[in-house]
Amino acid sequence: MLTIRDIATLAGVSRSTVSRVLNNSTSVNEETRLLVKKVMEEQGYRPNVHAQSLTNKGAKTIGVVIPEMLDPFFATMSAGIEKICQQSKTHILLAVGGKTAETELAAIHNLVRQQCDAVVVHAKVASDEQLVSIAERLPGFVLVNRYIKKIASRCVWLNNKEGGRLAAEYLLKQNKKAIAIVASNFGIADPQQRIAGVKQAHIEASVPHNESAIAIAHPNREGGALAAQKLLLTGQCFDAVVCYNDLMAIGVIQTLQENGIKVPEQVSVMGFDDLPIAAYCTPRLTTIRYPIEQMAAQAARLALFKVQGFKAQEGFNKTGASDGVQVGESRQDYQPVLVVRESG
Amino acid sequence: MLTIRDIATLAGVSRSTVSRVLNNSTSVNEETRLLVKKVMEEQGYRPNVHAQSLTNKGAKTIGVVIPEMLDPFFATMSAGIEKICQQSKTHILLAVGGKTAETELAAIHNLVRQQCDAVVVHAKVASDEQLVSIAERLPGFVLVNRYIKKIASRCVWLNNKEGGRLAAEYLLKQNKKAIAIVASNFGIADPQQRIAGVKQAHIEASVPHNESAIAIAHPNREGGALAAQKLLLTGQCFDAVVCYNDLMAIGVIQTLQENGIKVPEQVSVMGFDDLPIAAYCTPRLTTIRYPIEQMAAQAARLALFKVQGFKAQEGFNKTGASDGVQVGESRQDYQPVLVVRESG
DNA sequence: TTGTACGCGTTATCAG
DNA sequence: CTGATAACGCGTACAA
Repeated sequence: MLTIRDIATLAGVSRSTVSRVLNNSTSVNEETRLLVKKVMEEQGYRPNVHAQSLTNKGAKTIGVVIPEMLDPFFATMSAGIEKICQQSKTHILLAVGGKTAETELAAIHNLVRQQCDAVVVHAKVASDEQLVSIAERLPGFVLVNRYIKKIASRCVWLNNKEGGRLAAEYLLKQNKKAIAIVASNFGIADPQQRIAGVKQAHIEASVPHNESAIAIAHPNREGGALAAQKLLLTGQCFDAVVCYNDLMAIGVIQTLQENGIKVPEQVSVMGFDDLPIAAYCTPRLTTIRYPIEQMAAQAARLALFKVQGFKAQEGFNKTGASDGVQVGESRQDYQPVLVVRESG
Repeated sequence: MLTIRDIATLAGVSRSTVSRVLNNSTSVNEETRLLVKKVMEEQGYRPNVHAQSLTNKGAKTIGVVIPEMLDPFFATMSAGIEKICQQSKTHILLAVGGKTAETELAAIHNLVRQQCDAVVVHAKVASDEQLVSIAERLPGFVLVNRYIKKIASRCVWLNNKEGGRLAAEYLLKQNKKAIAIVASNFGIADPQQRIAGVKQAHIEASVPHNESAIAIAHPNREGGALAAQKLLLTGQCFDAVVCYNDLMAIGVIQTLQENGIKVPEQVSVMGFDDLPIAAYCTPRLTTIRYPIEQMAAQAARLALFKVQGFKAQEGFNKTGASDGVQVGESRQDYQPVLVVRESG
């Protein structure tokens, strides 16, 4: 790998001169500038980011932690972040958190080691305390899927309870009386909050709720199929199912249909997230929209902004320009929206 | 951000000692070792990867370039790479190539700057020449979606022509006589190769092929819907459609159904890729399996392996252990497989 | 306009 | 077993 010295030698100048043409810093003789540029071009020279970041106090890189790669929900989340990064010319370091708190925290710490001063995390298993202690040490640390009071200004979250409430309210209005729940085994509060919302809707409508009609599984299609089987096998009576996400809803529908149950005529099925797929599976999913792309974008903006502020405060902002990072209206709590289609 | 010096000072030792307990290199007095560990723990110290990689000649990081984030095909690809990385404790630096050759190449070059000695690329728009010239400078550069003769040992590719042939052959056997094609506007050879395969199947079956029944669009659901509309509007006659990928197939089916055309009774629709979604849309997709996850994994292994070999050759392999990177049977060309479901 | 010298955080070598 | 000291590749005051 070529270094700045190699270029300097080849061009017959000093390293500093090469550095100058690289950064357009102080004026360089046009002649030598062109010569150096030519050599760099010929040799395909690319400055070593690590060395640069060592003197610059960090390269422009944002770390992203998602629980897994294959879930389209997280792809959408990443896409939201990526959009912001393009604007602010920031690179993405993507890490997969995996299943245990240990791996999840390791992923975050690795990002820190990589000098990602901005980090956006969808934390599935880590505890609030663990995340708080990380946040205290990392100014640009932002959570995208939970609300932790102590670090509320570093959280972007969805009103999950309202989501559950919306779903159940809608179903009750459709005259559905026995709402089953298919929840996920994610180690986070989301499922519980949504269930609380479902209960609240029942209370508001003065309809009793059968608490035993609940099945828990992995938050994907297979999990949904499995959960539906459990529900059927345990002889639960239900005319509607509220699912943790769209993928589970699809699995539930599939299992129901395989058992000769018509959706939505006999049983309504509601998804959650409103992934693109919700609009083109059959029947098209009635679901609760989770604006994850916007939320992720906002989280990225927030993280970048916090870092910027921190560096300015520390006196690092020598480059002058504030790099166009804007947090906008800085709304950090998002509201879910009911999307009515065909499945319920 | 704390440095090794801070820890050294706090522990009352020299940085070398701290470095030693960090890397378990030479033996350190158990007492001081524990002390240093304690200080590191308390302070939440994380060694700066950039500084490490500066002395170590590169951190263990693999760069990945995909054209876009939202396509599940690329999520699957990333998942394949991620699996290998977990095994070899390598980090992933993900970059989105975007729409132009310029941005695509920029993405690769940034990865190089980040000292990713291993890079796996799905190149959508860059030219063969550009990629070859990069490959010549980057030992761990591997392409995952094309075959370029000059750098064949750095390519992992699918037999696209055979894929097209399989699709058409199957349809012809179903007694379909007029096969339309929905291709993508990807700037790569894939679509053309598959079309060539379709033609070959016609020749083999001695059936004439209507070359004008072809529509081109973006390789996603919207593109598929649009392409189908074009096909219908231009009054093409067809009883089968071969699509560039599953998403387009889903769009095509949707448009056909909206126009009162039954799938597969009146028109068969074939996808390509066999993404998970192909198995649970309605009708379930008959498609051609593109083993992208395995291919991506193989590409990652290959890239890591090439780097390893290069470094050994350069005399860098001081750590001794060969880190468990294995290329396995090193098959780099993959064969597509017909998957029959309901849409055709 | 250009070159010299030092520092960024870490590891490795060599004395002690 | 431990501590100086020299790299690693680059940016940048400072001097020339």
